[in-house]
Amino acid sequence: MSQPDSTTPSLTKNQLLVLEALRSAGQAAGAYQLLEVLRDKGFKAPLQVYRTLNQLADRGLVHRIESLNAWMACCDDHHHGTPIFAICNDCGNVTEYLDHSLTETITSLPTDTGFQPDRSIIEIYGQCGACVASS
Amino acid sequence: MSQPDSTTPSLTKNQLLVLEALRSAGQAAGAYQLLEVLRDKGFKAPLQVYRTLNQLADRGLVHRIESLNAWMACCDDHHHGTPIFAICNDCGNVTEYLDHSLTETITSLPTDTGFQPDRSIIEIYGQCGACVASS
DNA sequence: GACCAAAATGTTATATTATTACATATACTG
DNA sequence: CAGTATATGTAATAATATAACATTTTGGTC
Repeated sequence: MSQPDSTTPSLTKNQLLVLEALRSAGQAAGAYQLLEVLRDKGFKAPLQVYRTLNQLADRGLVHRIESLNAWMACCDDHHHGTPIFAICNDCGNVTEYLDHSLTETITSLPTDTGFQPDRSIIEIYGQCGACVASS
Repeated sequence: MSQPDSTTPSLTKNQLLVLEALRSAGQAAGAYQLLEVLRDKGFKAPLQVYRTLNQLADRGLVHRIESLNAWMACCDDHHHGTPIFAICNDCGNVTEYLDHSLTETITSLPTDTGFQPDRSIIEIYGQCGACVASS
C-alpha cells in the first residue's frame, strides 16, 4: 500500500474495504449493513466496522449521519468544515452540502453565553427533487 | 383531567408523568433513564416511555435530541419552529434556541434541486460558559 | 536485521436504544 | 350506548454500539 500523497498516510486494508463498501453503496449505510457486505472480505464482528468507520471519520473520509445512525462516504476526499445533509424522506437519498459561512452563523448562536462551539450537526429532512416529481 | 385551554386537549396520565419526570430531570434524559424514575409510578416497559415521549413530541412539549438519543422538555409550552440545541461536551447541559430566520436559511440550502424541506435537526456541541470558566 | 512503541486488528461478550406484535382498556362521537 | 379511535399493558425481540482483553502489524531507531 503506497502513499497517496504527502499529507495523508495510506489507508489500511480494513479502511480501504470499508470505504469502498460505503462508496459502492452510493448512499448512507448502517454499520450492520456494511458488516453484511464485508463478511465476504473476512469481517466477522460489528466492532471491526465501527472502529474502521471512526478511523475514517477522523480523517474526514466518511461522515456519520446522527439522525439515521448511518454513515456516508464524503463527497470529496478532503474538504474542511461541517457538512450539511439533505435527506429524502421517501427514497433515503442523502446529499452533502458545504457552507462555511452558514455553519459559522449557526455555531455563533450560543456564544453570547460564553459557549465555545466546536462542532455542529445539521441535517435537513424533506422530499428530494426526484421524489417530488414522481409523486 | 381538565382542559388547560381551548386548543390543547388535556394530557393523559402517562403524558403528565413523563413530562413531569423530564422537567424534574432539568436536562436531557434517555428513555431508559426516565423508565427507571417512572417505575415508582407503575411504568414497567420501555415502550410505555417511548410511546409517551413520541406523543409529547408530536405536541411539541418535548424534543428529541438526535445525537444524544435523549429527550428534553421544551423550554416553553408552545413555540413553533425548529429548536436549535447547544450541548456542552463537559457537563451535558443543553440549551434550546429558536431562530426562525436562521432555520429558514438552512432549510432553503437544498431547495435549488427541487428539494422540499419539512424539518431540520440542528445541534451544536462545545463547552458551555460555566465549564469554560471552571477549566 | 533486532528492538521497541504505537496503532490496528481479532474475538467474545455485553450494554444500550428502539420496535413489533398482540391483548386490553379508556375516551370521544354520533 | 354502540362504535371507533386512541391510549395502555406486557412480553419478546430487533437494531445499534461498546467494553475488555489478547494478538498482530506497522513504523521508527539503533
